[in-house]
Amino acid sequence: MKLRQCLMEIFQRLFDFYGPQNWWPGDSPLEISIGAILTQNTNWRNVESALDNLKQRDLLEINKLAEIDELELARLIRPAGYFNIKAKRVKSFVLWLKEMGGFDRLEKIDTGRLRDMLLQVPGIGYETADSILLYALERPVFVVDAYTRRVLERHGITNATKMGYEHLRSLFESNLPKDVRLFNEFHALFVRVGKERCHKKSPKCEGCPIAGVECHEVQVDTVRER
DNA sequence: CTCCAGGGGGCCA
DNA sequence: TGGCCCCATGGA
Repeated sequence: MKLRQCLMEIFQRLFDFYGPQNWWPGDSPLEISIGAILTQNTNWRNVESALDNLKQRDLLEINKLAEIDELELARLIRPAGYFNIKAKRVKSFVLWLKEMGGFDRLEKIDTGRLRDMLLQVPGIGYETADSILLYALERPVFVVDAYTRRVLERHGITNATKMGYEHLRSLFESNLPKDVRLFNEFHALFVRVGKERCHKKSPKCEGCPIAGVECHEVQVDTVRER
């Protein structure tokens, strides 16, 4: 079946099986954004612990984070790991955000340009930028991560591990309706099913909701990025 | 004890 | 581009 039907089939099965994932955990665009930075290569549990430290001190505000001493910030986010480098990254992002005039001011900037700007901020790469765009700013951007690649690879849909980030992202964005709610749920479901690691428990991936989805493999040998 | 999480950047060929 | 290394905590 065609790729877009295949992707929707996968989404349907995942959603029917797991239900809504209610992403992103967080009460404000700022908390979501900071969480996106803190969770880089880090278990979410540890991130929550770090975010709690900031919440308890009422530091989840742009001006306070912009003013706080970097070493002090590093101490507070310690449980999230990589605390020195993440303190820098949080600082960079918040200072950029403040310079931009806050989240409200970002609304009038089109998604493509905003994405480019985010990618300029030190410590914000593709996945972090897209997580902020989708989950904090509610822009229709598909977030690709290691789970996405693993699941696609595992079920023989694409040779995703060899595809560049942008190519894989455009694969989803050009074959799905640009719907924030769909992208939100889809990525969260990829993470959910990716955590199951059904390939280790059962090589055939029995019990996996998307086992046996019929889809001709999308082969990409020469991947060109933009 | 080892392994690895909801990555990104710097360096080098 | 592609490979390698570094960053670091806490749970399994």
